[in-house]
Amino acid sequence: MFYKVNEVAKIAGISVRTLHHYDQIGLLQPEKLTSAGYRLYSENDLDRLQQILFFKELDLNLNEIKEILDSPSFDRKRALETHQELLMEKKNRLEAIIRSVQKTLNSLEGKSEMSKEEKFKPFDMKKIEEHQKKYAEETKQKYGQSNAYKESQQKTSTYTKNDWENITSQANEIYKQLAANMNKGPEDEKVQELIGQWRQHITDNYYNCTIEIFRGLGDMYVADERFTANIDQYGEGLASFMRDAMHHYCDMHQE
Amino acid sequence: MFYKVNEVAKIAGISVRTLHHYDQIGLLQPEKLTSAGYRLYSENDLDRLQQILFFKELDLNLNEIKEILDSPSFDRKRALETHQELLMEKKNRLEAIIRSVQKTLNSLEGKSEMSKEEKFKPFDMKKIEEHQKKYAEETKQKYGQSNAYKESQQKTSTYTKNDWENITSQANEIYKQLAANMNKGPEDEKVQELIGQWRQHITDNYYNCTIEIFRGLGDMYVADERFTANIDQYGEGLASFMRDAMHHYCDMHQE
DNA sequence: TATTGACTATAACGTTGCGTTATAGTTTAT
DNA sequence: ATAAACTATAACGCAACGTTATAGTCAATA
Repeated sequence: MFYKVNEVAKIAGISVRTLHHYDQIGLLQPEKLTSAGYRLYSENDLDRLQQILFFKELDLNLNEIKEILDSPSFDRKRALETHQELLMEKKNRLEAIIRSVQKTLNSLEGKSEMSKEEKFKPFDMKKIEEHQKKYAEETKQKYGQSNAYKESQQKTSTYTKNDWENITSQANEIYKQLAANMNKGPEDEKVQELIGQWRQHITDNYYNCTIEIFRGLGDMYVADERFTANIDQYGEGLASFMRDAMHHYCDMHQE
Repeated sequence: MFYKVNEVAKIAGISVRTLHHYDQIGLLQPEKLTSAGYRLYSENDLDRLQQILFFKELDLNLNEIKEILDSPSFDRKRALETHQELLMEKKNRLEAIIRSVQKTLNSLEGKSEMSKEEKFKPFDMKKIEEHQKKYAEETKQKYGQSNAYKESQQKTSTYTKNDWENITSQANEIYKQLAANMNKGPEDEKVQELIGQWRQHITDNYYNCTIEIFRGLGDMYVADERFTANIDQYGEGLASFMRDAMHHYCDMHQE
């Protein structure tokens, strides 16, 4: 069974011109032509078109799609699986944006104003990275060419934009909860739990955060104004509160 | 406090060139210029930029964004709420695609093959439109230059891509529910409710669907194979089931 | 059989949203 | 005062089609 351009266009919800274009650039050339030069698409062609549209949904450009589909090593199943994952990430990103809109709406309803930085957070994604990396660099100088630095380099170098949004929003959540619990004092159980999460967050995403490093990190939050300013966005005095809480945490977790 | 291009670019995660471009097309013109002609952006400008980026995330083009933001009737809060809804729909569409990929994966694993139409369903979004428009045209010929046609032209001409996604997914939902309730017979209460929703859907999105037109539409679902084939995708025999249900509905709503 | 209307083809310029030089003036740091 | 870093305008480049324009093809009808 073969289909003419218009039929294919309708089935797939695209324009005839698009099919012409794909033919022209060699992305999707119909299996047969009539004697008059009319394009005739086979089922296989439709399958390929489906793939193309999937990849397009991921914002790959036509050239990239062509390369992928034409690659002899192209494994359809594996591609679709990767695909699936990427789509999930896209969804996560969308959800992050939705939350951001929600926040803006809240702030418009007279609740706390968002800080400039916070407004752009879903679009941002490099700031925390930079801070953490700078700290890692300073760690290096303090402790020599430590593993922490190398690990950080390794870990962060492979992160995608979506990864950063994820990490950022996690960090955000922890900061906010800490800010909300400041009144209970740095040794409060809930606070200590959050501090534990914070250390885990760093370990998961940056480098193996040992007790010593963690203690040093707390100090730095107060000593280095770049950190202080950033952290205090979530609540006045949060940086020094975190330092205290982190110190207590380290005292409790000494071997 | 004012910011220079590079600062703004970094905060918002976009390029300087983009800011130049937005200035050029009048989408975002900085509040002040230095004597040397350097752009100086205010907090208000940053707010506007935030809006722009939000709308961009919805695939609105810069012109549309400009119109929305420049409209004196622009209500920021309402815009954001609409915004929020559109994002949700985009998410739904993504989820549909994810399910579709999942299905393809299943079929690759030897489970039941997907139908041609089913494969492309998530990408569609114009099909129903076309059918409805064609019907509107045929209505014109039957009833003379009826208002229905003109209304349809008017209504549909102003719809955006997102509107269509919206409308399509609504229609989809109704079809699916009808298909799920076919076993109860065309006169069942739930079915009749859905048929009412269907009429409302047409009235809301295409033209004022009177009882007579609605009855004719039911007939057409069976008489015209383009409709039949399309509708029966949702369930074998759905087209004629809908005709029966629509007839009953019209009988009950006769003045 | 001739014609008409719907569909097909190629060709080529138009459009959107910037990226990318190229060229030149400005500010800041040494 | 001289370089380094940043700013400006101008203008061409590019992807992925949309949009005419012009012409051939095919099926149905007069």
